[in-house]
Amino acid sequence: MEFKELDPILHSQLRLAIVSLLISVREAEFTFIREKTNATAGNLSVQIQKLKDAGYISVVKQFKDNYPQTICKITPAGVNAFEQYVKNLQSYLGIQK
Amino acid sequence: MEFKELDPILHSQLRLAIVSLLISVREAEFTFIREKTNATAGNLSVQIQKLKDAGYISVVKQFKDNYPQTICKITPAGVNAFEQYVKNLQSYLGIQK
DNA sequence: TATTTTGGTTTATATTATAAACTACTTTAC
DNA sequence: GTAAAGTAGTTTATAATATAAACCAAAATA
Repeated sequence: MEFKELDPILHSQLRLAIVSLLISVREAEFTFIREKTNATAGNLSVQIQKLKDAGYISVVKQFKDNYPQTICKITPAGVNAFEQYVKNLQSYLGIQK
Repeated sequence: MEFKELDPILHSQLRLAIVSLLISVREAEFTFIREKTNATAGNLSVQIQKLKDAGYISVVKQFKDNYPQTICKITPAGVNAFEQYVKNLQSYLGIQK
């Protein structure tokens, strides 16, 4: 079996964690993602923007209890990309066919 | 489950492919790895050096049929690192516990 | 009202990946 | 034998990525 290409958007520890998390919860706040991933706010901000630019997540900014709130959701494209990534990753992990 | 750290040495498409390949064959020439991974020679040279510096592979340079030949083998540390990487990766792939 | 906290973004820097250029030969064709 | 093309890489320069530090704006708290 040949080594499959790994989507560079997803082949990043933090972005993969974000997408993985959003697939399991469908929707999450910036601060929640920050806690779960232990990322710095700056890094998280940048990576969320990249995932949004790629169309893998949607981002809604609003106010809640007087504070700004950023909510992220996975998109269908994001789900597809993740599934494909996981599938392609198999070619590296010893699950040879 | 929390997201585990992913060894940055292995979390690189090309280096992961090299290590994955060396685990399945135990020993390989530079040119063979190049063919299997479709990497450029320059990139491969750099990444092999990094894996060697990390102690994950051993590299022997010799001559064969008048030509220089670079042979790579996985080390026990490399096998361990790969196994740990695969294990940690599970935390991102939806195999929640 | 000064200080700290919340919830981020922007910018600068360090790290990493990749490609292009180069080295040092060997082989083959003239 | 010498010019051209091929083999097997390394080095260097550049582009992309990740990370940290600094910053912003408003809210809460002392």
